[in-house]
Amino acid sequence: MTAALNYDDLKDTISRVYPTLSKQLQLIARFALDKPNELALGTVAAVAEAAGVQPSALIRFANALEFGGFSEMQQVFREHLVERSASYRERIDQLRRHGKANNPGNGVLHQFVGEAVSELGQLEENVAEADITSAAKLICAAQHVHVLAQRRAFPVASYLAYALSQLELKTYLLDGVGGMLANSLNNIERSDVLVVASFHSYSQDVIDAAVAAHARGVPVIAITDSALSPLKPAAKVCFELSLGSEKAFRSLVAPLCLAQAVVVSTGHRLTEQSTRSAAKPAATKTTKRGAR
Amino acid sequence: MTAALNYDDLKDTISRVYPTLSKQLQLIARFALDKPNELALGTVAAVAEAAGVQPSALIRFANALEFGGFSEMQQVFREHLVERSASYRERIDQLRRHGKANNPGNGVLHQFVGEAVSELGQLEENVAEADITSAAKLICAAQHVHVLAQRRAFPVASYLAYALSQLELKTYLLDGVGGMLANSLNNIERSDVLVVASFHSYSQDVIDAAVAAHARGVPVIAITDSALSPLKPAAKVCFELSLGSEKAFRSLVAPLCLAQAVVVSTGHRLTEQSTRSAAKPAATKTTKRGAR
DNA sequence: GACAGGATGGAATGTATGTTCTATTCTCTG
DNA sequence: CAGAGAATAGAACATACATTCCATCCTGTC
Repeated sequence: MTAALNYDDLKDTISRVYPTLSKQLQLIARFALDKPNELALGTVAAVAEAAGVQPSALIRFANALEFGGFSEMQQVFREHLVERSASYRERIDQLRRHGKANNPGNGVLHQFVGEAVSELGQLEENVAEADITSAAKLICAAQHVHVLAQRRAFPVASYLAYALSQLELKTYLLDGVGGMLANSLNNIERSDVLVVASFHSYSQDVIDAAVAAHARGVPVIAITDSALSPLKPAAKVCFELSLGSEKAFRSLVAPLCLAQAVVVSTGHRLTEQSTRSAAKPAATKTTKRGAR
Repeated sequence: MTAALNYDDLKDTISRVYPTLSKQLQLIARFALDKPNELALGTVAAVAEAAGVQPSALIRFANALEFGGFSEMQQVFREHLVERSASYRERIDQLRRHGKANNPGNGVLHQFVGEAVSELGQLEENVAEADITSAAKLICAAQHVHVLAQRRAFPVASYLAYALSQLELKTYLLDGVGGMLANSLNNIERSDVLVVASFHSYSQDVIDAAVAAHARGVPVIAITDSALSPLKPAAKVCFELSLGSEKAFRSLVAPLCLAQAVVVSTGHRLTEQSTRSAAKPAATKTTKRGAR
């Protein structure tokens, strides 16, 4: 039998052989299960000191688990560290099994559903809830909401414009019909907010609009795809989705899910405000929530 | 000024100094933001190969960010990695314990990501790959593609119009600007195809358009949310997504994923056609439509 | 078109790291 | 208490590594 190749197997193996190990090796086993991160990142010397053993003992431990050496065992710990989206992986597998049952083989739909799920997992990893709260706060505080996006990102803008207007916010979709984009932009005031979305390659019009608005003191919320986006410097709140850049047709699933979260978060905030102001018109004891 | 000591600062620093970096160093910057895990775990040689640069360039990159060397910079990525995996695990545990209990404000994103994933699962169950193929076939055969949707479904239409036009198909988004919707509809011919999307409560304009087109012999592809949809009788291909109707804010994740599948399936079919027709008829080596 | 400045590729170098080996210590058994 | 066997500590070794350095190649300028 050869060594375990994933973390769960490794854990099983350790607990199985644990009783047969020597005292020192048991010490290491406990340490490994207790602080897998140190095992994943540390050098032999560092781990040895942290565990209170000799470096050679660690190699003996790895050999006892039928690894070729310490490094080989460490690889398993490292992979475990990287594999954060385990819960979504489960769901993908679930989808895969169901899909195989119903549909013949693997089709395009199945493929894109899988990709969409993993994009959503990345979305959740890369976006802080606090930013959503901040965005909602800005939108609530604004007199008017202006939404701008073009080409591939345009559906995001149209969704935001529709959904925010459903919240009875005064929302304007800057669609540039009739060449009125510049005029629309001039109408934005400092008491408003501008929501922009753009992905690589970025629309120059959208960049210009964001920069101009920022320069005039208008708060800008940006939905984009990288920390290197030209929108970032102009944005008060910037969502960086860092979509897998190698994909030919990147989908809008993640941005739209994010947009939905922002909208609903805004909705929550609005109702809170209205109930609060209805209950206590004066003497505001506003419990402002600290962003993170 | 000294180097950044946590990942967020590092990201900010990278995006700040990015414009001042050399071409090669910018390449590394993009790679670093795109795949931080590789930076965290890989050796200089491994990362260099993955990014397509020389090892020395990585050290130069680290120095440009005011680190003493590569290892020093790597430390930041590693700390980020353990931090993230820790917080991620916490969130999963939280989710497991609380079940569906979600506190408003904190966890909206998580909530919607979860819902989006389950919507995608339903999508895959409810939609047959064969329908996607049929839709793609219709679109390919059409002289012009017309896309119509309103209100909540409009983002689906705008996505389809954009993506199909990227395939160099003659696509028209019937947005009704200037009250020209009726005229646009009259322009549709039997050699064209009409793609409509509408969800409950259905837009009367869209229903009328679909019915009228169908009556005139125009093939109609419908994306809707129920087998009872008024669009169904008029549609040659009808995608019934049957979204969880109890949700207040149903998302567009599933329809957009479906739309993407249709688009890419169409793209595949187009390239097949063009290669086939290019191989058979005569010497014409015209590689039209680079559908990626 | 020639030159200067910087950026880049690739080999050389010194260090740090994983692994092995052996003397020593510990533990169990007769 | 003595002896055998295994486990351990610590040094020695060979390898892999990050880093540095220099020649070459671009790029922008006079």
